[in-house]
Amino acid sequence: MDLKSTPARDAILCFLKSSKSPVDVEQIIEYLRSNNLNTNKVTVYRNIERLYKDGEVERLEFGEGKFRYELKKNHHHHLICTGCGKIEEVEGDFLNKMEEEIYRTGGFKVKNHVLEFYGLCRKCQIKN
Amino acid sequence: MDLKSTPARDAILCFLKSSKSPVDVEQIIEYLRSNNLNTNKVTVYRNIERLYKDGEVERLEFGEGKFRYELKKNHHHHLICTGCGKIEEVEGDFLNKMEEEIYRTGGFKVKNHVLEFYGLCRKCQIKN
DNA sequence: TGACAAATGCAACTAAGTTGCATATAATTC
DNA sequence: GAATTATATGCAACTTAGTTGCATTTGTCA
Repeated sequence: MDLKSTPARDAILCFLKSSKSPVDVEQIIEYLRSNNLNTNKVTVYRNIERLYKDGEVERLEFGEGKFRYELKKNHHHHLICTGCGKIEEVEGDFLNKMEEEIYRTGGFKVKNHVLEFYGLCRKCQIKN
Repeated sequence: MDLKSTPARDAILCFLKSSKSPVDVEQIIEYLRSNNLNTNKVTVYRNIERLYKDGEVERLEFGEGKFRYELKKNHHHHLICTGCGKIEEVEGDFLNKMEEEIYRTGGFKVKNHVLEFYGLCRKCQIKN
């Protein structure tokens, strides 16, 4: 027997699908509450952990001292606006060359990487 | 009156100088204890926070659910071995082009980025 | 419909980091 | 070298993020 379909798990996946930027556990709980699913935080932690380990969601850090999650999809990076906190996505992988060189020069075999950009979105540039 | 030179702060800086990879608060406290500086964790948190805000140290995350710190120096990235946990440094900034393109195509002005590589160091590749 | 693994809820816990407040200590000035 | 004062420290208590143990419930499958 494998992954079961339960109201909590379904709702979490549904929320992740509808979210435009990575969400934290608190946001998931809020979503469940607002949909009248009285869920315990432990359930959320266990579900998200399971989804993460099964490779269905991505676990991210943005210097907040907590994790954020998003559905796994095409490889991409994030643009985090330090003005308004908005998180956008950017595609593109410029790092193949760099990873090849790392292997060539030092023998370290890169399996994956974390690359996030911090700066100001267009709106926040205008504000200042 | 600005930053004071105190035994705790001096020792923390000394430890950071001698560390070859980013350290966490626990390691700093251990270091202080082993040097007979009976220090409170609050002191360590406040000192490291101050050093971080003053731009003297870098605050890093490696998916551990806590922060690590290192003295600020030349811009570089890290190679984190998921086998043994060893953290090496790599220099080089391949991202200028990418950041220019991000600005050109979407107007997002990148101020800084986080780029870390996860994989296997030479030794751990052999082990498996 | 019974069986059983998987999921949940609760309470209690850990780990990382923070806050308030009283005390101590560098550094500056006289 | 003592007085001053901003800065730093220590303690206790707290918060926030995440975990664990255990008893109960719920999907799923045969």
